[in-house]
Amino acid sequence: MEPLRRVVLERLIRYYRYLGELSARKEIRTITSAQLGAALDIDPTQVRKDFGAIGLVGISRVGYDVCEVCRAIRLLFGFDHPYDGVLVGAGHLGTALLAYGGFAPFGLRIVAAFDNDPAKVGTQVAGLTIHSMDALRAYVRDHNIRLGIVTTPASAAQGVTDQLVASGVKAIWNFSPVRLNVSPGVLVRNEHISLGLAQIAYHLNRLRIQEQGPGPDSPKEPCREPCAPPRR
Amino acid sequence: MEPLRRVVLERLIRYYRYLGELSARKEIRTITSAQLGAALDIDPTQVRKDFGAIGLVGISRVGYDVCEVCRAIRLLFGFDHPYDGVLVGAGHLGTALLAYGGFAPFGLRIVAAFDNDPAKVGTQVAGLTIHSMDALRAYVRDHNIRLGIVTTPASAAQGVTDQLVASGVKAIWNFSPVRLNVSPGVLVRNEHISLGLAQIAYHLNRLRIQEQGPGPDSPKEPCREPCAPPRR
DNA sequence: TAGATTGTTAATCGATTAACAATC
DNA sequence: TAGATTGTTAATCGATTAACAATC
Repeated sequence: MEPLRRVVLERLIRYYRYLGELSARKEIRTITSAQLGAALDIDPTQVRKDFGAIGLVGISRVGYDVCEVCRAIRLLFGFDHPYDGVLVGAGHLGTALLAYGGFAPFGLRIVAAFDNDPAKVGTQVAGLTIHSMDALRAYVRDHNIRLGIVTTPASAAQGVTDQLVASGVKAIWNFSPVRLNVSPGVLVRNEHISLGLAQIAYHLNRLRIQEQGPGPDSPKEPCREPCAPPRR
Repeated sequence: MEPLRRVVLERLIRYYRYLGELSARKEIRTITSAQLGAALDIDPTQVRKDFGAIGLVGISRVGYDVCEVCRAIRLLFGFDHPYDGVLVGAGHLGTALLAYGGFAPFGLRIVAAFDNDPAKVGTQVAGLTIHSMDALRAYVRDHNIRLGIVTTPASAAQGVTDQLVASGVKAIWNFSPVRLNVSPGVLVRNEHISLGLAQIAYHLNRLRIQEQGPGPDSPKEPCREPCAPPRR
């Protein structure tokens, strides 16, 4: 079967989150596409299409069974089938992820962490011992690790990824500012902070120009400065 | 002028990053849409359209002046006009962001951090003193702060956002797992980790089903369990 | 001149929204 | 029955890709 598009998956997760929150607040058995659409600013037709795409059927004049919607989404994403991941790079961001408690409902267990800093190896972070990089490959191979989380500096990211992929992970969650190359069939999900940062800069810059005019930039001068190598 | 679409902005940033890296490695004066497209897996026509949209003109048989491309993108995003932001919530993630050195090339200066934990107030993180929440509103008002970075727990996020917006920020960078309401004209950029997590879960679940079959889920049973309130 | 590349128009593709018959 | 809601087909919209004349 054709995999669902990313936009569809993202809407499904929004439905799931919303219904989870709603269920926590009050008991509800059914919801209509119109109600759900209004709450999430999504066209009701789109809601019905999305639900139809994952095999959900509603009831005329009643709507959809909330419990069945949630079950179908959990089943689709496999949230009830936990899988194991390892994290490489126990810096600030890595530590923040290790300390974050919200992964379990999505099926992810982070079972080990690795770092190349000898001072960190052997210490505990959020209940996990930091292992040496030397141990990474064997660990991934021997523990059926499906996911590698890359929170290293840019310079180390591709090398770490190569080790993870060679040892058998099926997906990479990339928090480093690098475009990673992996063998076909391995999923890379990027969390590049620069895209959000750029969107914000664009918005604020437009406001600034509205307020002050474009400023002293003189676009007619010959271009002297090389491209500054941007960090991300 | 109509603001550029998000997909266009994201491609522009990819061009910018790539040209920055390329310039750092070797001296290049021009690049063709075909070269850039091949490197980033983007259709050359799309590259030309994007460049045309920000006023860049190329030269037949030569391509585009790399320096001018970078200058136009810097100008568009205002990377040469630094702006100030404050961070609220100095937990692991907040600390990771404060310690990250890569914001300056995008124009962002984080100038203050706030937390409601009295044990943290007064301590230093990455060279910044953590302030009390009581000081937030006056600080934002008095220092022309344009951006609020929200790295609080979910429960505090909307309240913090309300304070930030009321005090005059023009954009919110939201790392909390909450959909924030803001007054019109204020940009909210969400970095919801659950979308990435869900995409990975979906991919791994499909692989699992290919390998093992769908497992013991019996979708024909009546739905008993309520929607588990998902965390994000 | 010949040929590579731009800039732009047309065609395609996919996603969203509107319309509406079927259903409970 | 009347009316609200689903499920689906048609229409619209926007984004991507193809085609090609203009240009250097």
